[in-house]
Amino acid sequence: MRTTPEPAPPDPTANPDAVLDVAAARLRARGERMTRPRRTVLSALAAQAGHVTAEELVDAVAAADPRVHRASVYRSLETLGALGLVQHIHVSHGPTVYHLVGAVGAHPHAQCRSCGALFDLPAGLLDGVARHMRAQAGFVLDGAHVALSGQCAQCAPPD
Amino acid sequence: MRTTPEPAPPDPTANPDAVLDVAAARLRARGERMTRPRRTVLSALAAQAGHVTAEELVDAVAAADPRVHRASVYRSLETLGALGLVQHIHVSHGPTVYHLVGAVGAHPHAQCRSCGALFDLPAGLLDGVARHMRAQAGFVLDGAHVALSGQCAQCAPPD
DNA sequence: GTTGTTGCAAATTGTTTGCACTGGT
DNA sequence: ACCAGTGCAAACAATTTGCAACAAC
Repeated sequence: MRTTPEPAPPDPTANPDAVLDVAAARLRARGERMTRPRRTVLSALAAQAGHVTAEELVDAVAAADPRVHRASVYRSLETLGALGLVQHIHVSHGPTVYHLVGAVGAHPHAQCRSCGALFDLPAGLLDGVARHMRAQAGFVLDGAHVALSGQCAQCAPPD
Repeated sequence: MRTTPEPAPPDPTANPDAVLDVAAARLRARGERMTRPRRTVLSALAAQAGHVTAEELVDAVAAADPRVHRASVYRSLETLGALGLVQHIHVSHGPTVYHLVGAVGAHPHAQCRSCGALFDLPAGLLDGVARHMRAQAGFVLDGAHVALSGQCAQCAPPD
């Protein structure tokens, strides 16, 4: 994913401060506000660089600022998701995981049902399937929203 | 999957009674028992022919036999899943849905994030992806365990 | 008569909501 | 000052668990 058409979204993950600036701008553009919970959640996400559950985030945020309530973390994640800054993935069992949408952009994931490990998959992996579904049924696939399930190399029984 | 070593799995969905027989046999083969809850759950699943949530099943089962407790429905579903008679699919939001593994066999699903409708997908749809993942990362994909997410033809914005 | 299973109630886990108050802009 | 957004507590939804009583085999 190198060809982004927008006015150089300054890779939010590169610099923690950049994320905040971008977020503030997008929020204000919608008449919404940059608040302490939202700031803290973004910082926590930037710090953890990876896939984090809401509850892990609640803890991280509480450590950074005890005044921020758990409900606000959930609400912030929703708002930031609507802004396109944060993405969430549903994994088979376990809770939803969140991550910043950075330079990498959206991509599919796979989770091992045995050890629970979450893997990043190449961005285009489901393109063929998506094309097929659209052509056959008019269904527009969002390959980044659920984690595929299976068993990783370590856990899979030797063939 | 045509080469099952077992004695001709008699298409469990064809005849409601057949499911019970198959289940009883498999259970006893493992030293487990055919009990009222398990029988009732299987009948309810056979009756509903389609995708059912655990809670819908709890209701259906309660209607058929009020003595069967909600917890037993969950436990039965787990047991029957281990026997390979019942399968469950995780959908993005909403609860897990269950269905009998019948003549159709396992196949992937897709859920519309707008209207919530669940679609059956052709069984081989993810074969290419599965092959790729196995070759590249040794990951063994189970394409039937999670519902892909996106928007159906009715809900997708006109291109 | 074993012992795998159940029914029950209560605990857990993950997330959402109503509402009075606070704090960005 | 206005109103989006928060903190709080409480509700909620889906599922799980400990344990004594029960019922398949």
